[in-house]
Amino acid sequence: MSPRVRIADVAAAAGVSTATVSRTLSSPGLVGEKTRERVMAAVSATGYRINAAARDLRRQQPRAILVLAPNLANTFFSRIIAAIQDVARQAGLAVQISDSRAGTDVLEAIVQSGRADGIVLLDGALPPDMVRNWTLPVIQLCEWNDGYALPGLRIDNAAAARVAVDHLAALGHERILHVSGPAENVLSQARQAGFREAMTARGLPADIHDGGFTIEAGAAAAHVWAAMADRPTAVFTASDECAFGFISECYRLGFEVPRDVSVIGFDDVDFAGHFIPPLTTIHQPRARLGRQAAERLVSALLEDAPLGEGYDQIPPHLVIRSSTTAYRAKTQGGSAA
Amino acid sequence: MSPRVRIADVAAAAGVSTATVSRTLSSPGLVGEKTRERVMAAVSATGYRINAAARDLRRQQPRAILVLAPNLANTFFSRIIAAIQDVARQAGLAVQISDSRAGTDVLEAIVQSGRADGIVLLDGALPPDMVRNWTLPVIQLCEWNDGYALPGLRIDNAAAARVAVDHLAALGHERILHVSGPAENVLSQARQAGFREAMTARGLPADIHDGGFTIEAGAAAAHVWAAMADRPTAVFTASDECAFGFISECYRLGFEVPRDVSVIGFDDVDFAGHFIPPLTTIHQPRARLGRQAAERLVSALLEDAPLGEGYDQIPPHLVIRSSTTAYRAKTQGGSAA
DNA sequence: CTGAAAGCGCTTACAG
DNA sequence: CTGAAAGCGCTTACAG
Repeated sequence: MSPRVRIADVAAAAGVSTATVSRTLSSPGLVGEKTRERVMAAVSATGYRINAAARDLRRQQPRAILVLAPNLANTFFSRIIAAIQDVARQAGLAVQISDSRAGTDVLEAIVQSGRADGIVLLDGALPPDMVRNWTLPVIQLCEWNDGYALPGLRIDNAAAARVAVDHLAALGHERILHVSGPAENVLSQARQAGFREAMTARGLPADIHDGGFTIEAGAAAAHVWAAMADRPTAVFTASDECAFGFISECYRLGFEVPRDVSVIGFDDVDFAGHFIPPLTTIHQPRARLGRQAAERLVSALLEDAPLGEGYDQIPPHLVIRSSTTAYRAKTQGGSAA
Repeated sequence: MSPRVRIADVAAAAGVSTATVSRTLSSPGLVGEKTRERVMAAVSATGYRINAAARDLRRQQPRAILVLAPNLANTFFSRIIAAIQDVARQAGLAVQISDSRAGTDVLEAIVQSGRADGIVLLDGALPPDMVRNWTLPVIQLCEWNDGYALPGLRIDNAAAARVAVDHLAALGHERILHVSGPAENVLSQARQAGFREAMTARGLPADIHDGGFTIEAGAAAAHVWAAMADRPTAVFTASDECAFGFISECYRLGFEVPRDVSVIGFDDVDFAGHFIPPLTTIHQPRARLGRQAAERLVSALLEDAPLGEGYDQIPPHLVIRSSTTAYRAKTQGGSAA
C-alpha cells in the first residue's frame, strides 16, 4: 500500500505539531478538546499506527515481555502462555516467546536485545551464571533454580506429594510406589522428597522408581510394577501423562485400575477427567499460575518497582476421581503377569 | 547492571568509529582483519549487545514474525508454534505471538505496530476486510478463508475425509456417521464436504451430526449415536479429542470400540496412539506444517520477494491403529443403550 | 495548551 | 578499509 504513515503526516493533516499528535495519543488529558478531536480525526483519516521501534528507542523501553520455556511443544505450557499473553495484552505489552533450550548464545542475544522489559522463565535448568547476569526483571514460574536467586511462583510440590500420600493412606494403602520424573528436574526432586517424607512419617517404606514425565515412562513403569514381588497397591506418578501410560500398559498386561492398583497423577491436564478411569490427580492451576506471574511482573514493570524477593507457593489441590479406590485385601486380581 | 553499553562505548574501547563497529558486526567482510579483531575484543570486553529498537528503526525492518492463533491454550498449536519458532530463530528472526481473538482493535494495533515483518495466520475466522488491508506478508496455516485472498498451507481436508471413508468402506462398513466440527469452521466444512462426496460416490447415505472439536462434543455425540434407530457401525469424528470423548462415553453406555463401532479421529495428537484402544486417525504433520509455512514466509522476507500465490496442500495420511475393525453382521453387541 | 528542538542508538550512503 | 554525518520516527523537557 502507501508508504507508512508517520506522525508528521498526521500532524500535517491536523494542522498541529508532531508533539501535539504524540500527546494526544499518549496523554490525551494534556491536549485541548478541539485539538484532540482534530488530531483523532486525522489519525483515523490517515490510518496512522505508532511505529513501535521509534517509540521504544525514544522511551528506552520496549513494552514487551519475554516468555522462556523449555520445549514449546509441550502442551503443559500452552494454557500458561495464553494466560500470560492475556495479562500482557491488557497492559499494552507484547509477548515474545522463545525456546529456552535454544543454546546460550542465542538466548543471550534474545534476552539482551533490548526487545523485552522483563522475563517469565519456565525453565529451571539453565546455567545459573548466565541467568544471574541478566539485568531485566525475571520471574520464575513452575520450575525454579536456587542458583538463579530470583523471585517466583509455583505450586507447593512437596505438599502435593504429601496430599497424594494422605489420600492413598486414608484409603488403606500401605504399599505405595512413586514413579518419579527425571532425576535432574527440580519438580521431580521436590515431589520425591515430599513423598519420601510423607511415607517415612507414617512408618511406611518409600518405594521409588526413576521414571519420567512421558507416556512412555509410565508404560515402562507398569512393567516394573507388574514384576515387583509384592506389588504396591497404589502408585503416585510424576505427571498425568505418566499416569496415562501406566494405566494403559497395566490394562494391556491384564490389570485393571483401580481394581488392581490405585493411581494418582500430577497436573490435571484437560484430558484427565475424561480418561478411563477418570484420573485422580493433583491439580495445577495453569491459567492462574500464568496470570499471577504475569501480573506480578507487569505491575513491577509499570510501576518501575522491583519485583520483590518472595517465592509464592500455591497450596496443592487434589482432584479425586475414579482411578483411586479403597485398598482391599488381596483378591488375586489381575488376570496375568 | 551498568547502564547499557552502546555502540559508541565499544567504538571508544576499540579506538575506531561506530561505523566500523557496526560493520564488524553486520558485514565483517568489509573490515580489515586487525580492526575486526580489536572490535570483537572490545565487544566481548564491554558485553555489548545490539539495541534492537535502534537497529529496527534505522533499518526499517523489525526482523520478527508474528504468529496469530485463535485460543493459544489449544494444544493443537503448540507443536506448530515450536516449529515456527525454530525456523525463525535459525534465520535470526524473533517470534511474537498473539491471540487472534483479542478483538479487532487490539489486533490492528499489534499487526500495524511495525514490530513484525510478516505474519503466520492460524485463524480463518477474522473479518476479511481487516485481513485484506494488512500490508505485511501473511501466510495462512491450517485454517483459511477465501475472503483473505492470501497464500497458505494446509493438509487436504476433503481428501482426508475421503481416505477415512475409503478405509471404513474397505472394512465393510456401509452405515457411517460423521460427527462434524463447528458448522462455521472451514475445516469442518471441508471435511464434511469430503465425507459427503465420498459417501455419495459409493451410493451410501451420508449421516452427519453437527458436533464440535471437543471431548464434550464427542461425548454428546455418543448419546446421539446410541439413540439412533439403525446405529451406524462406524464413526468419523471431527478431531481426536472428539473421538476420545465419543469412545469414553460409549464405554460408559456399555458399548465397546471397535467391537460395537469403529472410530476414526482427526489430527493424530500425541496421545492418540496411547489411547485405549489406540486410535485410527488422520495424521496432521504439525511440525512440518509449522516449519514449511515459516520457511516460505522467512525466505520471502529475507529475499524481499513476494510470498507467491499458491496454496500448498499436503496429502492426507491415515494412521491405522486399533479403533477400527472389519464390519461384522449384527452381533447384538453392546450391553445397553 | 502548544511548538521547536534535541536526542534515543543504530546503519549506511558518501567521501576519501 | 575507515570515518563523519545524516536520519530512521518517535517523545519530552523546555519555553512561551
